[in-house]
Amino acid sequence: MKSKTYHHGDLKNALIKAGVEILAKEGIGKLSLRKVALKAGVSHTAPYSHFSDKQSLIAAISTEGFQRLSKALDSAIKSHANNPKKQLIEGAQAYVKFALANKDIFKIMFSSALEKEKDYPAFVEVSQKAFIQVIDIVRTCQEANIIKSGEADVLAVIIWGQVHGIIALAIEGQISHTVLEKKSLQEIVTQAIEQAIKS
Amino acid sequence: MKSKTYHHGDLKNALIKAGVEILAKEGIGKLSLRKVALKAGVSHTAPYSHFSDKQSLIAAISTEGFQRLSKALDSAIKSHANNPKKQLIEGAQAYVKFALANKDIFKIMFSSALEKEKDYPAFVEVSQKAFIQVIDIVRTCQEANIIKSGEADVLAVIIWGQVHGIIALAIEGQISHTVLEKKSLQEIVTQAIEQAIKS
DNA sequence: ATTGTAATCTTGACACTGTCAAGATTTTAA
DNA sequence: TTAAAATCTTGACAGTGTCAAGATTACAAT
Repeated sequence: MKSKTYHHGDLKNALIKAGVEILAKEGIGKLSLRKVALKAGVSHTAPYSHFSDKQSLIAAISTEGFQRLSKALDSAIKSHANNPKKQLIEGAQAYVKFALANKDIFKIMFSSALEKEKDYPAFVEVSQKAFIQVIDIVRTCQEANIIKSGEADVLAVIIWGQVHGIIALAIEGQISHTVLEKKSLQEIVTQAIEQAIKS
Repeated sequence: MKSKTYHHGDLKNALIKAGVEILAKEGIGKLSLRKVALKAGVSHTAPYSHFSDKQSLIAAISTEGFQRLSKALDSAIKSHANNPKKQLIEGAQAYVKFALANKDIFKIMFSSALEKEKDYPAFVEVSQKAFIQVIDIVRTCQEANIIKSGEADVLAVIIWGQVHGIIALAIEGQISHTVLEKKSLQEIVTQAIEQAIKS
């Protein structure tokens, strides 16, 4: 695979990939620049040629997370064109699925491991894109008279917040066992949306 | 206040307090055991007489956060006895207020800075207590016919998740400026609940 | 093609961190 | 009174993020 040249060739992506792997296998607490570098087969300061600091790498990983999430949302939207309600429900399901399948990436995306002092344009762009997708679904539902009309973005925050909150609580282990024995996360989220819709 | 005895007298609480202060002033990233010890005026390993490791101190800080939150909820509940709807709305407002006034404690309470391998009984107890308070409010609303009946705990997760999710997104800076210019967090949360109620 | 400049990567260093081990001091209980 | 337990200190170690200086390579301008 890798010819042992002095220059790696695609180190930046290799570092992100290594970071994602460490995140999945060992969790946020074990993610270090040095370990990422080691995994990519370079010296411990090589990452500094591509990332200004650890925050910057985290931003890149989060960005990739949002790209994947965005792609999942897009797929849900396109799979159910002309069926706004299904778009909404399946979009939410995609959100749940993504979070459960990528717990630590999901955490890092939202849990402000990223301190927002500096801004990371790519991150901001793709995370806003995800929000815009949600707004669009809501707007479509409004046009189809499935959701009450009004400010679509505020409504989107409310609905998105609901989905996000339930998942976040679940991932952090804050939802009691007894509840999760009755209903799966998927079911709870779906029920939440159904309630929100028929109002 | 402190006589300079060899034994501190109330070091455990002093460490928690110091931790909370650092959290408020410098954020999660700057919270270290050594700094907490320094602030309390003891050596860098003194905390190990009271906390098995850093996680354990974080657990204690989170626990205190839940105690405060729980107290705020309790106050909202008691201030509006015989008015379930107000209990629900004011409870949510208390939740918002607490989160905004203690952003970093709120983050640490939920953002799994606490890795859940070991369990922390005091933490589990008080965090569950908060959830029980929420369930009770929901149950009361059901009895007053303000919320549709059904499994109260599942409904509580849905409502709590909604409130929590909106706040979490806001605190992590994920809610776009344009939305927050139209409506404050308090208003958004209230609107969310009003919608949830009249279904 | 040559060469200078920029990009990439390495070695070495520093301060800071969590944590352990050994020992000092104080409190508590027998 | 004294033995044991609790509390606190000093000293050490490995792991971390990050900087500085220099080595190696790619690349663009001549």
